[in-house]
Amino acid sequence: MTNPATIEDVARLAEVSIATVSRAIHYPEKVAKSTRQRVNQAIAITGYTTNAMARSLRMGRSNMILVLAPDISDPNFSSILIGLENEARANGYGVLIGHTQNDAERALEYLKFVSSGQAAGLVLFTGHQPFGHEASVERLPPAVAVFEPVFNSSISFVGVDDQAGGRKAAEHLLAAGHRHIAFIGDSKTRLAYQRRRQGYEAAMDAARIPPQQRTVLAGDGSIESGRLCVEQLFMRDTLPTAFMCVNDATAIGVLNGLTARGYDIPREFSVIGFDDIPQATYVKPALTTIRQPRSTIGKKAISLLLTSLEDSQTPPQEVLILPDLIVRGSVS
Amino acid sequence: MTNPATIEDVARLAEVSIATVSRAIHYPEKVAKSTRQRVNQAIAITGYTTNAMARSLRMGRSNMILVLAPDISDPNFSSILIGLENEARANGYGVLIGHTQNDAERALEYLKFVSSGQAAGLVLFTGHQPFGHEASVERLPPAVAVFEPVFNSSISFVGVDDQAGGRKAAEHLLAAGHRHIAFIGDSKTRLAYQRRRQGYEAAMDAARIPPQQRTVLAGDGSIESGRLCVEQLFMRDTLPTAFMCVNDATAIGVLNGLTARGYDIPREFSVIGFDDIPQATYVKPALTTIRQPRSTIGKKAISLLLTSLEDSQTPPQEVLILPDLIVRGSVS
DNA sequence: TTGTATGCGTTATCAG
DNA sequence: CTGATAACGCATACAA
Repeated sequence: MTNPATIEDVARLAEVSIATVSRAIHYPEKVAKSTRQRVNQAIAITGYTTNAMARSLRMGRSNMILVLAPDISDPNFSSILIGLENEARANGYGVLIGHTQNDAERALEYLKFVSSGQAAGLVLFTGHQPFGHEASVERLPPAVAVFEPVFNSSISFVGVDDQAGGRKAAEHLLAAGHRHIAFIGDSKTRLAYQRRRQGYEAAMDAARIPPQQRTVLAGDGSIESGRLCVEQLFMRDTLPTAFMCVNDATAIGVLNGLTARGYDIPREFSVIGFDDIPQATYVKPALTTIRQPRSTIGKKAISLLLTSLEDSQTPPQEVLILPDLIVRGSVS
Repeated sequence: MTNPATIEDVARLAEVSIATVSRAIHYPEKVAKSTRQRVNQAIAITGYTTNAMARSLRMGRSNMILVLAPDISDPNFSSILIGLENEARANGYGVLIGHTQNDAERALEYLKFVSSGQAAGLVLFTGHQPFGHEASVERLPPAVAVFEPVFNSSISFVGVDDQAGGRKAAEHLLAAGHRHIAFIGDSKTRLAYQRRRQGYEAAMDAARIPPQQRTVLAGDGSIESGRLCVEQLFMRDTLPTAFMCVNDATAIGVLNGLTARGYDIPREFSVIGFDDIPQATYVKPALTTIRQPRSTIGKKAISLLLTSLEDSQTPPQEVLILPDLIVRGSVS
């Protein structure tokens, strides 16, 4: 319960100045072997640990990276996070998570956290700027977005090539013989989803499926919205034979809706998702989907962030990773 | 991209001393109205924001709370977190998350983070001490554990009354007429699970079910372990008619195992879980379970932490909340 | 090789 | 009501 030892305690015990202690820690070769030993001993005795805050204040830079997430329960989040953490750790950085709950005010507080130097850089998991108003954008700390690009900004992005992935999904359905493929979960606001749809359209174009044979339903990426889309479709005359869903959650909703109506998947309908979240394995039938290379994304994001930390002149980049198709049981 | 404004910039612009600026911010009534206005104006112009790091260094206390989680993707985590965040925010604190991945070294780094003053207190989501070795335990910052008590320590705990919950679950099965109830997911290391089992035993005792009619299988709380337990049970002569699972994940595994063998739930077997995670609703049949009052837990945990922050003499407490039974479709 | 002194941005104490 | 100034714990330029 006593206060943590400071560098001064160590100095006193080792009978040297605090400068020497600091040097013994950061430049061991610049201090005589005998004094170095005394210092190390004193450190061991006192249990001294350098006060990260004071250090950051003095150096004007911390060794923490802040990850901003609107929703930590997003199944995509945790595995990307692990990729981030491992790479950060390998480079001497720690990772902190700020949960914004999609709330601008919270985001702003976290932003202050980093601009007051408590974190060196930012990883954004959200698809939008983390600021209430677009004020003070010029004071934005080094940042990189993952999973979903930041709309209309010059922030670097590391993620999956959504368009290529969308195309791959659609082509898989096409190759299975489907001609009438519905796109479920279209979004006006989420860039990643729009790109997936572009991939769908491109594949349909290439297969010479006329636009009037394409069905596109809007959604918000939730399980519930997938189920709802199925209901909507059953109000119509013509039904698709396959569902290409904007993400796995939507696909699970579609699966639920379909089986609730007594249909047998994949015999009567085919369904494909996107992301490959853990749940995709447990659902019945197991979901055929496009896999997010999550740990790769995390890794690349950190190394990108670190280089722009070293050299603030680095121009923003977009790193797109080609996703793989994971064939399971929901397509025939 | 210019450096953030400091208190000195504001002072210069308002033509006052930095002391006055600080006062105008923290004790507005102690400064003349006219100067106060000048200062506020200068603040607005410069976009000044007090540097949290310098402030914390000077004050020896920050307004951040660090939440340590071994596994972000734990479905129990996110909703407790929201409770924590809301209550913290209402009291002027921010919340940061440290993801330990159950790794002692990572935990240690986060611990340094708080002992260097970058966070005022700690919320533990894990069931064990967050230290490599139990060294320096006396220097432990104010902390409170949620969801799972910290084994063998004097850290305050806020969570569900696991024993009462376990008993409630068993009694529900008993009331449905079951006599042979298996307990799935026994654990030697996790205190919360042990308590749930004690509740089970208590209920069985009260119903005068002899110990030899009780079946207890070990598990680790995962979906997979639930499925495995079912396999094990089918190697035996006598089968239970009901499964009381240590948590929902295990229960879902049991459900999967049972339906994979072609059984109809709840007609042929009954299953009850514990936690009420979101997935419990989506599984078929929907899971009858014991609900964790998650946002209440979060709220109480923070207020407990804050009081022990004000007055470090507060003795450790154990706050146990009575959980409710949620009846859905997996018990008959 | 080591020590002294300064400053990072704040808050708080003490005079004026 | 306001201003100088010390201190928080550390790293480093400069002097010795």
